[in-house]
Amino acid sequence: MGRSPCCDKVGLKKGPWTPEEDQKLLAYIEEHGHGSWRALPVKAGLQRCGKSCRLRWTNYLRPDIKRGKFSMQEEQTIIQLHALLGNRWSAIATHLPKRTDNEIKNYWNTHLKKRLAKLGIDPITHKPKSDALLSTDAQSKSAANLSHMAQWESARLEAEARLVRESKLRSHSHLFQHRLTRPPTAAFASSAGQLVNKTAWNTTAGWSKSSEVNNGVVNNGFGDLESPKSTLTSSENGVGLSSMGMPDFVGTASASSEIKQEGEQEWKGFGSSTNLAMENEFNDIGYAMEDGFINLLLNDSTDPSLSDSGKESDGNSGDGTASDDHYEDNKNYWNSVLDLVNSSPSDSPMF
DNA sequence: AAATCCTCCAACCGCCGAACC
DNA sequence: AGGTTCGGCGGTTGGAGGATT
Repeated sequence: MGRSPCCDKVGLKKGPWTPEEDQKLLAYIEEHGHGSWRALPVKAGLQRCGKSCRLRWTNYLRPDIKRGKFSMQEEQTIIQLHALLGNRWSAIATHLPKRTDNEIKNYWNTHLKKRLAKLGIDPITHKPKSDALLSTDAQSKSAANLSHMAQWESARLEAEARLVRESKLRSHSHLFQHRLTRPPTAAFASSAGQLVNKTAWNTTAGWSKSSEVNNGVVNNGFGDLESPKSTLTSSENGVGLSSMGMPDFVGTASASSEIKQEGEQEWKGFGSSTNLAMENEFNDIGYAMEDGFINLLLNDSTDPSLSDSGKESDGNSGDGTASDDHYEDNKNYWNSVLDLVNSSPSDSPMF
């Protein structure tokens, strides 16, 4: 189409964001919502292109972002979903509350991909690099089924991802409105109106989980907000989140629980008929593949990289006991990955 | 202590599809 | 119908910082 890059304009800044820029962006979005990203930088007084602002917001400043190490549960989810969806990071991200697609993508590229490769698993196909294990008819059929399911699931997740995005908009508009005593902006009000009925269930998957991991306390969303390049903690730069009134930026406890209740009901009823079919297919696939797959994963027990697949290495290898523990740990780890893949939709929060 | 290598991740780039005119 | 704008996505890069030599 020949559209010039949005950051080519003279005078627009590129590169790492400064705390001052972050503060401006946050303050503006808190006040007005993002509205048109294209127009935002001028209105917010930033020498950035809209795209850069959007990226900074969605990947870093957004209040509902969790930072830090990925849990094993999250790793398993990523591996499982990547097997189904491939590099559809945004779709995968919809199932990892508070994680951004960029973060998941980075984590995959820097950690998980290498780990799978070391184990002899092709990180693209999620199959053993040797074709030997897929030589039987049953396994070939399983692979075909998996591919078929991946396509189906991919389409569904894309739609789901769209709803989640809209739902987040709606949540923010709701919460902004809740916090501010004036009406929301036109853009936010519009999204909210459209989304009230159709997306509540999906928001909840994330919100309710976040409430759970925080032991019932609604996270203000800024507790983990740290950046090596642009830090917004009050101690370092004096921006003072609390002084900006940020703790209730995400919402009050009542607002969250309200959404949770309404969402949980709809979540339970979601996709019940298709999920039954999927459950059967997944079980078939799983039983056919599991033996060879697990064995392959575990045969590499001498590989030191295995030690970080389930836990950090303690350097205590070499004796028989440690080796057995090591084997068991990894067996449990990879079994749990397969359990996730094979688990029925009804008992997985993901399906 | 200095140089080099490696890892990680924030940010950029280019492309695509939807919406709009 | 065709062109343009915009938001979003996935791939890639570059620099900071840690590890190693």
